[in-house]
Amino acid sequence: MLIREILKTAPAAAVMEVKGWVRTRRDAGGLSFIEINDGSCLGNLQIVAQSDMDNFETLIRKLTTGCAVRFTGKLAASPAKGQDVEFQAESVEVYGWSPAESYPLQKKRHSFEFLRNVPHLRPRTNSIGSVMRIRGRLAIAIGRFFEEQGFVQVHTPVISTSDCEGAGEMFSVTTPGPGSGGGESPCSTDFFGRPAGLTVSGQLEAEAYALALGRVYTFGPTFRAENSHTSRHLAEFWMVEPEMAFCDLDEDIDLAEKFLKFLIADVLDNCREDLELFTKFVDKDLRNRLETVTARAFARTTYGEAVRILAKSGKKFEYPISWGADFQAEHEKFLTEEVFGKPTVVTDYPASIKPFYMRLNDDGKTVAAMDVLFPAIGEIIGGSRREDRYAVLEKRMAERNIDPDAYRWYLDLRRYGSAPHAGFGMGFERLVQFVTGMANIRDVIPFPRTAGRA
RNA sequence: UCCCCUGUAGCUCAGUCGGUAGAGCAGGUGGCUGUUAACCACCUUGUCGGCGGUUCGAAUCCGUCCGGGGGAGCCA
Repeated sequence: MLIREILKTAPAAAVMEVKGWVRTRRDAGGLSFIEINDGSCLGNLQIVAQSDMDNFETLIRKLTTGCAVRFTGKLAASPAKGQDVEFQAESVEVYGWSPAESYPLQKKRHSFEFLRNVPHLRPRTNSIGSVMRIRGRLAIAIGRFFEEQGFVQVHTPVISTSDCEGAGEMFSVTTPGPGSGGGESPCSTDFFGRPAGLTVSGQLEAEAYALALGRVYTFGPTFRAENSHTSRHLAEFWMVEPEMAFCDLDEDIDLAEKFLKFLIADVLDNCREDLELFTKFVDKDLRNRLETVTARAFARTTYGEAVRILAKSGKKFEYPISWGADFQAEHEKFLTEEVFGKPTVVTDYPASIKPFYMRLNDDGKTVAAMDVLFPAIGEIIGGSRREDRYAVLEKRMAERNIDPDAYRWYLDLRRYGSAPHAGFGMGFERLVQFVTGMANIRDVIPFPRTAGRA
Protein backbone atom coordinates (compact mmCIF):
# COMPACT_ATOMS: atom_id res chain seq x y z
CA MET A 1 0.00 0.00 0.00
CA LEU A 2 1.28 3.43 -0.87
CA ILE A 3 1.89 5.91 1.93
CA ARG A 4 -0.45 8.32 0.16
CA GLU A 5 -3.28 5.84 0.83
CA ILE A 6 -2.09 4.68 4.24
CA LEU A 7 -2.20 8.24 5.57
CA LYS A 8 -5.88 8.42 4.63
CA THR A 9 -6.71 5.01 6.12
CA ALA A 10 -8.37 4.42 9.49
CA PRO A 11 -6.40 2.48 12.15
CA ALA A 12 -7.10 -1.26 12.03
CA ALA A 13 -5.98 -4.51 13.59
CA ALA A 14 -4.95 -6.10 10.29
CA VAL A 15 -1.23 -6.56 9.60
CA MET A 16 -0.04 -4.64 6.57
CA GLU A 17 3.26 -3.81 4.91
CA VAL A 18 4.88 -0.59 3.82
CA LYS A 19 8.02 0.11 1.79
CA GLY A 20 9.99 3.29 1.39
CA TRP A 21 13.13 5.25 2.17
CA VAL A 22 14.09 6.46 5.61
CA ARG A 23 13.98 10.23 5.99
CA THR A 24 14.90 10.41 9.66
CA ARG A 25 15.19 8.28 12.78
CA ARG A 26 14.74 9.59 16.31
CA ASP A 27 15.47 7.46 19.37
CA ALA A 28 13.75 7.98 22.68
CA GLY A 29 15.15 5.56 25.19
CA GLY A 30 13.88 2.10 24.36
CA LEU A 31 11.94 3.03 21.24
CA SER A 32 12.68 4.43 17.85
CA PHE A 33 10.66 6.70 15.57
CA ILE A 34 11.41 6.29 11.89
CA GLU A 35 9.87 8.47 9.22
CA ILE A 36 9.67 6.89 5.81
CA ASN A 37 8.67 8.29 2.45
CA ASP A 38 7.85 6.34 -0.68
CA GLY A 39 7.45 9.21 -3.13
CA SER A 40 3.71 8.71 -3.51
CA CYS A 41 3.09 11.95 -1.67
CA LEU A 42 4.89 14.67 0.25
CA GLY A 43 4.01 13.26 3.67
CA ASN A 44 6.02 10.71 5.61
CA LEU A 45 4.70 7.78 7.58
CA GLN A 46 5.92 7.56 11.16
CA ILE A 47 7.01 4.07 12.10
CA VAL A 48 7.22 3.27 15.82
CA ALA A 49 9.61 0.46 16.73
CA GLN A 50 9.64 -0.95 20.27
CA SER A 51 12.89 -2.22 21.72
CA ASP A 52 11.51 -5.74 22.19
CA MET A 53 11.01 -6.34 18.47
CA ASP A 54 13.35 -8.62 16.51
CA ASN A 55 16.39 -6.94 15.04
CA PHE A 56 15.92 -3.79 17.11
CA GLU A 57 19.63 -3.40 17.89
CA THR A 58 20.95 -4.98 14.70
CA LEU A 59 18.74 -3.18 12.17
CA ILE A 60 16.44 -0.52 13.60
CA ARG A 61 19.15 1.29 15.56
CA LYS A 62 21.36 1.34 12.48
CA LEU A 63 18.86 2.93 10.11
CA THR A 64 19.97 6.26 8.70
CA THR A 65 18.62 8.75 6.20
CA GLY A 66 18.33 7.17 2.76
CA CYS A 67 17.98 3.48 3.69
CA ALA A 68 15.42 1.49 1.66
CA VAL A 69 13.21 -0.53 3.97
CA ARG A 70 10.14 -2.71 4.30
CA PHE A 71 8.05 -2.89 7.47
CA THR A 72 5.14 -5.05 8.49
CA GLY A 73 2.91 -3.97 11.32
CA LYS A 74 -0.34 -2.30 12.19
CA LEU A 75 -1.73 1.13 11.62
CA ALA A 76 -2.72 2.83 14.87
CA ALA A 77 -3.99 6.19 16.01
CA SER A 78 -1.04 8.34 17.07
CA PRO A 79 -1.10 9.47 20.70
CA ALA A 80 1.25 12.36 19.98
CA LYS A 81 0.84 15.54 17.96
CA GLY A 82 2.18 15.78 14.44
CA GLN A 83 0.33 12.96 12.75
CA ASP A 84 -3.08 11.29 12.93
CA VAL A 85 -1.88 7.76 12.35
CA GLU A 86 1.37 5.90 12.84
CA PHE A 87 2.67 2.47 11.96
CA GLN A 88 3.55 0.10 14.78
CA ALA A 89 6.32 -2.07 13.45
CA GLU A 90 6.39 -5.82 13.94
CA SER A 91 9.16 -6.73 11.51
CA VAL A 92 11.72 -4.89 9.45
CA GLU A 93 13.69 -5.74 6.34
CA VAL A 94 16.45 -3.54 4.94
CA TYR A 95 16.72 -3.62 1.15
CA GLY A 96 19.60 -1.19 0.93
CA TRP A 97 21.74 0.62 3.49
CA SER A 98 22.82 4.21 3.03
CA PRO A 99 26.11 4.96 4.77
CA ALA A 100 25.59 8.22 6.63
CA GLU A 101 29.24 9.30 6.34
CA SER A 102 28.98 9.51 2.57
CA TYR A 103 25.27 9.96 1.73
CA PRO A 104 25.02 13.55 0.46
CA LEU A 105 21.48 14.21 1.66
CA GLN A 106 21.00 15.08 5.30
CA LYS A 107 17.82 15.40 7.26
CA LYS A 108 17.78 19.15 6.87
CA ARG A 109 17.19 21.70 4.15
CA HIS A 110 19.76 21.93 1.40
CA SER A 111 20.24 24.76 -1.04
CA PHE A 112 18.91 24.12 -4.56
CA GLU A 113 22.36 25.00 -5.80
CA PHE A 114 23.87 22.13 -3.81
CA LEU A 115 21.14 19.72 -4.90
CA ARG A 116 21.97 20.40 -8.55
CA ASN A 117 25.30 18.68 -7.89
CA VAL A 118 23.44 15.48 -7.02
CA PRO A 119 20.70 15.40 -9.66
CA HIS A 120 20.31 11.63 -9.25
CA LEU A 121 19.57 11.92 -5.53
CA ARG A 122 17.69 15.20 -5.30
CA PRO A 123 14.29 13.66 -6.15
CA ARG A 124 14.50 12.20 -2.64
CA THR A 125 14.04 15.67 -1.15
CA ASN A 126 10.66 17.16 -0.29
CA SER A 127 10.94 20.12 -2.62
CA ILE A 128 12.20 18.37 -5.75
CA GLY A 129 9.80 15.48 -5.11
CA SER A 130 6.89 17.91 -4.99
CA VAL A 131 8.05 19.75 -8.12
CA MET A 132 8.26 16.52 -10.05
CA ARG A 133 4.87 15.24 -8.91
CA ILE A 134 3.34 18.54 -10.05
CA ARG A 135 5.29 18.40 -13.30
CA GLY A 136 3.97 14.90 -13.95
CA ARG A 137 0.44 15.95 -13.14
CA LEU A 138 0.69 18.90 -15.55
CA ALA A 139 1.90 16.63 -18.33
CA ILE A 140 -1.16 14.42 -17.87
CA ALA A 141 -3.45 17.47 -17.69
CA ILE A 142 -2.07 18.70 -21.02
CA GLY A 143 -3.04 15.42 -22.64
CA ARG A 144 -6.48 15.50 -21.05
CA PHE A 145 -7.14 19.06 -22.15
CA PHE A 146 -6.32 18.43 -25.77
CA GLU A 147 -8.19 15.13 -25.76
CA GLU A 148 -11.31 16.97 -24.55
CA GLN A 149 -10.84 19.60 -27.26
CA GLY A 150 -10.63 17.02 -30.03
CA PHE A 151 -6.90 17.23 -30.73
CA VAL A 152 -4.69 14.46 -32.04
CA GLN A 153 -1.26 14.16 -30.47
CA VAL A 154 1.45 13.96 -33.10
CA HIS A 155 5.05 13.09 -32.40
CA THR A 156 7.20 15.43 -34.42
CA PRO A 157 10.81 14.44 -35.05
CA VAL A 158 13.60 15.20 -32.63
CA ILE A 159 16.14 15.15 -35.45
CA SER A 160 15.25 17.86 -37.93
CA THR A 161 16.63 19.79 -40.87
CA SER A 162 14.51 22.92 -40.43
CA ASP A 163 16.00 25.50 -38.12
CA CYS A 164 12.65 27.29 -37.70
CA GLU A 165 14.28 30.69 -38.21
CA GLY A 166 14.42 32.91 -35.20
CA ALA A 167 14.10 30.10 -32.72
CA GLY A 168 17.77 30.01 -31.82
CA GLU A 169 20.88 27.98 -32.49
CA MET A 170 20.59 24.31 -33.35
CA PHE A 171 22.70 21.50 -31.98
CA SER A 172 24.12 19.61 -34.92
CA VAL A 173 23.67 15.88 -35.18
CA THR A 174 26.54 14.24 -36.91
CA THR A 175 27.90 10.74 -37.21
CA PRO A 176 29.71 8.95 -39.99
CA GLY A 177 27.18 7.47 -42.37
CA PRO A 178 27.05 4.45 -44.63
CA GLY A 179 28.64 6.44 -47.46
CA SER A 180 31.35 7.86 -45.27
CA GLY A 181 34.70 7.65 -46.96
CA GLY A 182 36.50 10.65 -45.52
CA GLY A 183 35.28 13.18 -48.11
CA GLU A 184 35.92 16.90 -47.83
CA SER A 185 32.45 18.06 -46.78
CA PRO A 186 31.57 16.32 -43.55
CA CYS A 187 27.84 16.48 -44.28
CA SER A 188 27.87 14.85 -47.68
CA THR A 189 29.23 11.65 -46.19
CA ASP A 190 27.34 11.97 -42.96
CA PHE A 191 24.57 9.67 -41.87
CA PHE A 192 21.76 11.90 -43.17
CA GLY A 193 23.69 13.16 -46.18
CA ARG A 194 22.88 16.76 -45.24
CA PRO A 195 23.17 18.99 -42.18
CA ALA A 196 20.80 17.88 -39.45
CA GLY A 197 20.22 19.00 -35.90
CA LEU A 198 18.12 18.57 -32.83
CA THR A 199 14.74 20.22 -33.25
CA VAL A 200 14.28 23.77 -32.01
CA SER A 201 10.52 23.52 -32.52
CA GLY A 202 8.03 21.01 -33.82
CA GLN A 203 5.80 23.73 -35.18
CA LEU A 204 6.50 23.43 -38.90
CA GLU A 205 5.93 19.68 -38.85
CA ALA A 206 2.83 20.16 -36.69
CA GLU A 207 1.45 22.52 -39.36
CA ALA A 208 1.71 19.72 -41.90
CA TYR A 209 -0.38 17.48 -39.67
CA ALA A 210 -2.87 20.22 -38.73
CA LEU A 211 -3.54 20.66 -42.46
CA ALA A 212 -4.57 17.01 -42.56
CA LEU A 213 -5.92 16.06 -39.14
CA GLY A 214 -7.40 19.45 -38.22
CA ARG A 215 -6.37 19.92 -34.61
CA VAL A 216 -3.04 18.51 -33.46
CA TYR A 217 -0.48 19.15 -30.77
CA THR A 218 3.06 18.08 -30.08
CA PHE A 219 4.58 17.76 -26.65
CA GLY A 220 8.20 16.80 -26.44
CA PRO A 221 11.80 17.82 -25.90
CA THR A 222 13.25 20.80 -27.74
CA PHE A 223 16.86 21.94 -27.94
CA ARG A 224 18.60 25.30 -28.16
CA ALA A 225 22.37 25.61 -28.37
CA GLU A 226 22.34 29.09 -26.82
CA ASN A 227 25.07 29.96 -24.38
CA SER A 228 22.62 31.58 -21.99
CA HIS A 229 23.11 31.78 -18.27
CA THR A 230 19.78 32.72 -16.76
CA SER A 231 17.23 31.17 -14.43
CA ARG A 232 14.74 30.84 -17.33
CA HIS A 233 16.72 29.03 -20.05
CA LEU A 234 17.77 25.46 -20.67
CA ALA A 235 19.55 23.81 -23.57
CA GLU A 236 17.01 20.97 -23.44
CA PHE A 237 13.43 21.74 -22.48
CA TRP A 238 9.93 20.54 -23.22
CA MET A 239 7.49 22.40 -25.37
CA VAL A 240 3.78 22.04 -26.05
CA GLU A 241 2.73 23.19 -29.52
CA PRO A 242 -0.90 22.97 -30.65
CA GLU A 243 -1.71 23.76 -34.26
CA MET A 244 -5.23 24.19 -35.65
CA ALA A 245 -6.64 24.32 -39.14
CA PHE A 246 -9.49 26.74 -39.87
CA CYS A 247 -8.49 28.91 -36.95
CA ASP A 248 -7.88 32.65 -36.68
CA LEU A 249 -5.88 34.61 -34.14
CA ASP A 250 -8.78 35.26 -31.76
CA GLU A 251 -9.64 31.58 -31.60
CA ASP A 252 -5.95 30.85 -31.04
CA ILE A 253 -5.90 33.23 -28.06
CA ASP A 254 -9.14 31.82 -26.70
CA LEU A 255 -7.63 28.36 -26.73
CA ALA A 256 -4.42 29.52 -25.07
CA GLU A 257 -6.35 31.19 -22.25
CA LYS A 258 -8.62 28.20 -21.74
CA PHE A 259 -5.58 25.90 -21.80
CA LEU A 260 -3.64 27.77 -19.13
CA LYS A 261 -6.68 28.06 -16.88
CA PHE A 262 -7.42 24.37 -17.24
CA LEU A 263 -3.87 23.35 -16.29
CA ILE A 264 -3.68 25.62 -13.28
CA ALA A 265 -7.13 24.61 -12.03
CA ASP A 266 -6.14 20.96 -12.38
CA VAL A 267 -3.07 21.42 -10.20
CA LEU A 268 -5.02 23.46 -7.64
CA ASP A 269 -7.49 20.58 -7.38
CA ASN A 270 -5.10 17.67 -7.46
CA CYS A 271 -1.80 18.77 -5.96
CA ARG A 272 -3.05 20.53 -2.86
CA GLU A 273 -0.44 19.15 -0.47
CA ASP A 274 2.52 19.71 -2.78
CA LEU A 275 1.37 23.27 -3.52
CA GLU A 276 1.18 23.99 0.18
CA LEU A 277 4.88 23.23 0.48
CA PHE A 278 5.68 25.94 -2.08
CA THR A 279 3.22 28.37 -0.56
CA LYS A 280 4.96 27.86 2.77
CA PHE A 281 8.62 27.86 1.78
CA VAL A 282 8.94 29.45 -1.64
CA ASP A 283 6.21 32.04 -2.19
CA LYS A 284 3.52 32.98 0.34
CA ASP A 285 1.31 34.49 -2.33
CA LEU A 286 1.48 31.50 -4.69
CA ARG A 287 -1.95 29.99 -4.16
CA ASN A 288 -3.63 33.37 -4.38
CA ARG A 289 -1.82 34.13 -7.63
CA LEU A 290 -2.83 30.82 -9.18
CA GLU A 291 -6.45 31.32 -8.20
CA THR A 292 -6.40 34.78 -9.72
CA VAL A 293 -5.28 33.36 -13.06
CA THR A 294 -8.14 30.87 -13.17
CA ALA A 295 -10.76 33.38 -12.00
CA ARG A 296 -10.19 36.44 -14.18
CA ALA A 297 -10.20 37.04 -17.93
CA PHE A 298 -6.76 37.78 -19.37
CA ALA A 299 -6.15 41.34 -20.51
CA ARG A 300 -5.81 41.78 -24.28
CA THR A 301 -4.06 44.59 -26.07
CA THR A 302 -2.26 45.20 -29.33
CA TYR A 303 1.42 45.87 -29.59
CA GLY A 304 0.66 49.41 -30.79
CA GLU A 305 -1.55 50.15 -27.79
CA ALA A 306 0.99 48.63 -25.42
CA VAL A 307 3.73 50.84 -26.83
CA ARG A 308 1.50 53.93 -26.32
CA ILE A 309 0.72 52.87 -22.75
CA LEU A 310 4.41 52.39 -21.98
CA ALA A 311 5.38 55.69 -23.60
CA LYS A 312 2.69 57.63 -21.73
CA SER A 313 3.33 55.94 -18.39
CA GLY A 314 6.02 58.40 -17.46
CA LYS A 315 8.06 55.53 -16.12
CA LYS A 316 11.76 55.58 -16.92
CA PHE A 317 12.86 52.39 -18.65
CA GLU A 318 16.41 51.33 -19.11
CA TYR A 319 15.56 50.62 -22.75
CA PRO A 320 13.27 53.29 -24.17
CA ILE A 321 10.37 51.85 -26.14
CA SER A 322 9.16 53.03 -29.52
CA TRP A 323 7.17 51.39 -32.31
CA GLY A 324 9.26 48.72 -33.99
CA ALA A 325 11.34 47.73 -30.98
CA ASP A 326 10.72 44.46 -29.20
CA PHE A 327 9.65 44.51 -25.56
CA GLN A 328 12.29 44.05 -22.93
CA ALA A 329 11.77 42.12 -19.74
CA GLU A 330 11.13 45.41 -17.91
CA HIS A 331 8.32 46.35 -20.34
CA GLU A 332 6.57 42.98 -20.00
CA LYS A 333 6.84 43.23 -16.23
CA PHE A 334 5.35 46.71 -16.22
CA LEU A 335 2.41 45.68 -18.41
CA THR A 336 1.48 42.54 -16.48
CA GLU A 337 2.22 43.75 -12.98
CA GLU A 338 1.44 47.46 -12.97
CA VAL A 339 -0.82 48.29 -15.92
CA PHE A 340 -3.11 45.23 -16.05
CA GLY A 341 -2.27 43.30 -12.89
CA LYS A 342 -2.98 39.94 -14.51
CA PRO A 343 -1.96 37.77 -17.46
CA THR A 344 -1.87 39.89 -20.58
CA VAL A 345 -2.10 38.95 -24.25
CA VAL A 346 -0.30 41.26 -26.66
CA THR A 347 -1.15 40.94 -30.37
CA ASP A 348 -0.14 42.31 -33.76
CA TYR A 349 3.60 42.80 -33.41
CA PRO A 350 5.70 44.48 -36.08
CA ALA A 351 6.52 41.99 -38.82
CA SER A 352 10.19 42.90 -38.63
CA ILE A 353 10.67 41.42 -35.16
CA LYS A 354 8.76 38.18 -35.77
CA PRO A 355 9.56 35.06 -37.84
CA PHE A 356 8.68 34.67 -41.52
CA TYR A 357 5.84 32.19 -40.99
CA MET A 358 3.54 34.58 -39.11
CA ARG A 359 0.65 35.91 -41.20
CA LEU A 360 1.07 39.45 -42.49
CA ASN A 361 -1.80 41.75 -41.51
CA ASP A 362 -3.59 43.98 -44.03
CA ASP A 363 -1.59 47.00 -42.87
CA GLY A 364 1.50 45.33 -44.33
CA LYS A 365 3.48 46.27 -41.20
CA THR A 366 2.28 43.93 -38.49
CA VAL A 367 1.69 40.20 -38.19
CA ALA A 368 -1.12 38.21 -36.58
CA ALA A 369 1.02 37.23 -33.60
CA MET A 370 0.16 36.89 -29.93
CA ASP A 371 2.23 36.55 -26.78
CA VAL A 372 0.72 35.60 -23.44
CA LEU A 373 2.67 37.42 -20.74
CA PHE A 374 2.48 36.28 -17.13
CA PRO A 375 3.32 38.35 -14.09
CA ALA A 376 6.71 37.40 -12.60
CA ILE A 377 7.87 35.13 -15.42
CA GLY A 378 7.16 37.04 -18.62
CA GLU A 379 6.30 35.32 -21.88
CA ILE A 380 4.80 31.89 -21.32
CA ILE A 381 3.11 31.41 -24.68
CA GLY A 382 3.99 32.73 -28.10
CA GLY A 383 1.77 32.04 -31.08
CA SER A 384 0.37 33.32 -34.32
CA ARG A 385 -1.85 32.75 -37.25
CA ARG A 386 0.39 31.26 -39.91
CA GLU A 387 0.96 32.77 -43.32
CA ASP A 388 -1.25 30.65 -45.57
CA ARG A 389 -0.78 32.58 -48.85
CA TYR A 390 1.86 31.01 -51.03
CA ALA A 391 3.02 34.20 -52.70
CA VAL A 392 3.23 36.18 -49.47
CA LEU A 393 5.12 33.44 -47.70
CA GLU A 394 7.57 33.10 -50.57
CA LYS A 395 8.12 36.86 -50.59
CA ARG A 396 8.73 37.01 -46.85
CA MET A 397 11.24 34.20 -47.08
CA ALA A 398 13.05 35.98 -49.88
CA GLU A 399 13.22 39.18 -47.82
CA ARG A 400 15.10 37.25 -45.17
CA ASN A 401 17.33 35.32 -47.50
CA ILE A 402 15.81 31.99 -46.55
CA ASP A 403 16.55 29.32 -49.12
CA PRO A 404 13.15 28.24 -50.53
CA ASP A 405 14.56 24.83 -51.47
CA ALA A 406 15.11 24.04 -47.80
CA TYR A 407 11.43 24.77 -47.14
CA ARG A 408 9.91 23.28 -50.29
CA TRP A 409 7.71 20.92 -48.33
CA TYR A 410 6.54 23.79 -46.10
CA LEU A 411 5.64 25.88 -49.14
CA ASP A 412 3.80 22.85 -50.54
CA LEU A 413 1.35 23.10 -47.63
CA ARG A 414 0.30 26.46 -49.17
CA ARG A 415 0.38 25.14 -52.69
CA TYR A 416 -2.06 22.31 -52.11
CA GLY A 417 -5.21 22.92 -50.12
CA SER A 418 -3.90 25.80 -48.05
CA ALA A 419 -6.22 26.85 -45.25
CA PRO A 420 -6.21 29.42 -42.48
CA HIS A 421 -4.46 27.97 -39.47
CA ALA A 422 -2.90 29.07 -36.22
CA GLY A 423 -1.08 27.69 -33.22
CA PHE A 424 1.15 28.50 -30.31
CA GLY A 425 4.04 27.17 -28.29
CA MET A 426 4.37 26.96 -24.54
CA GLY A 427 7.57 26.31 -22.66
CA PHE A 428 6.59 23.53 -20.28
CA GLU A 429 9.22 24.31 -17.66
CA ARG A 430 8.15 27.96 -17.54
CA LEU A 431 4.67 26.75 -16.68
CA VAL A 432 6.02 24.47 -13.97
CA GLN A 433 8.00 27.44 -12.65
CA PHE A 434 4.91 29.61 -12.53
CA VAL A 435 2.78 26.95 -10.86
CA THR A 436 5.36 26.08 -8.19
CA GLY A 437 6.93 29.50 -7.77
CA MET A 438 10.36 27.90 -8.22
CA ALA A 439 12.90 30.61 -9.03
CA ASN A 440 15.27 28.54 -11.16
CA ILE A 441 14.26 26.57 -14.25
CA ARG A 442 17.03 24.06 -13.54
CA ASP A 443 15.03 22.88 -10.55
CA VAL A 444 11.82 22.03 -12.41
CA ILE A 445 13.30 19.50 -14.86
CA PRO A 446 14.71 16.17 -13.61
CA PHE A 447 18.15 16.43 -15.22
CA PRO A 448 18.84 20.00 -16.37
CA ARG A 449 21.05 20.54 -19.40
CA THR A 450 22.72 23.92 -19.75
CA ALA A 451 25.88 25.19 -21.41
CA GLY A 452 28.77 23.30 -19.84
CA ARG A 453 26.52 20.83 -18.00
CA ALA A 454 25.08 17.60 -19.31
C1' U B 1 28.80 36.65 -25.80
C1' C B 2 28.77 40.97 -22.21
C1' C B 3 28.17 42.98 -17.05
C1' C B 4 27.88 41.99 -11.71
C1' C B 5 28.36 38.70 -7.41
C1' U B 6 30.60 34.37 -5.44
C1' G B 7 34.10 29.97 -4.15
C1' U B 8 36.58 28.63 3.59
C1' A B 9 34.73 21.40 7.18
C1' G B 10 29.92 16.68 4.34
C1' C B 11 25.98 21.18 4.36
C1' U B 12 24.93 26.60 5.53
C1' C B 13 28.10 30.35 6.57
C1' A B 14 31.54 33.85 9.83
C1' G B 15 36.62 35.15 9.57
C1' U B 16 37.85 43.01 11.29
C1' C B 17 43.87 46.44 9.75
C1' G B 18 47.88 40.73 6.14
C1' G B 19 49.97 37.45 11.81
C1' U B 20 48.98 30.94 10.41
C1' A B 21 41.11 28.29 10.92
C1' G B 22 35.82 29.09 13.54
C1' A B 23 30.20 28.45 14.54
C1' G B 24 25.60 25.95 13.74
C1' C B 25 23.94 21.68 11.44
C1' A B 26 25.50 16.73 9.66
C1' G B 27 28.67 12.45 11.26
C1' G B 28 30.72 9.22 15.62
C1' U B 29 30.23 7.55 20.93
C1' G B 30 27.25 7.52 25.30
C1' G B 31 22.43 8.86 27.84
C1' C B 32 16.99 9.15 27.81
C1' U B 33 9.99 4.79 27.12
C1' G B 34 6.28 9.27 22.85
C1' U B 35 9.88 11.79 19.49
C1' U B 36 8.34 15.75 15.48
C1' A B 37 14.56 20.20 12.44
C1' A B 38 13.89 15.59 19.24
C1' C B 39 16.93 16.70 23.43
C1' C B 40 21.67 16.42 26.75
C1' A B 41 27.14 15.34 27.12
C1' C B 42 31.70 14.36 24.73
C1' C B 43 34.52 13.65 20.05
C1' U B 44 36.07 13.89 14.74
C1' U B 45 36.42 16.77 10.21
C1' G B 46 40.10 21.69 6.12
C1' U B 47 44.97 21.41 -0.72
C1' C B 48 40.63 28.36 2.61
C1' G B 49 38.68 26.48 -5.97
C1' G B 50 43.74 25.86 -9.09
C1' C B 51 48.31 28.16 -10.57
C1' G B 52 51.56 32.31 -10.26
C1' G B 53 53.07 37.05 -7.90
C1' U B 54 53.84 40.87 -3.76
C1' U B 55 55.42 40.20 1.47
C1' C B 56 59.44 38.27 7.00
C1' G B 57 54.37 36.33 6.79
C1' A B 58 48.42 35.60 2.37
C1' A B 59 41.84 32.66 3.44
C1' U B 60 42.79 38.14 3.38
C1' C B 61 46.41 42.17 -1.51
C1' C B 62 47.49 41.65 -7.16
C1' G B 63 47.31 38.68 -11.84
C1' U B 64 45.33 34.57 -14.30
C1' C B 65 42.50 30.20 -15.14
C1' C B 66 38.37 27.09 -13.54
C1' G B 67 33.57 26.26 -11.10
C1' G B 68 28.81 28.23 -9.29
C1' G B 69 24.95 32.07 -9.13
C1' G B 70 22.33 36.54 -10.87
C1' G B 71 21.29 39.96 -14.82
C1' A B 72 21.44 41.48 -20.13
C1' G B 73 21.04 39.69 -24.99
C1' C B 74 18.41 35.66 -27.42
C1' C B 75 14.23 33.23 -26.46
C1' A B 76 10.25 29.23 -24.41
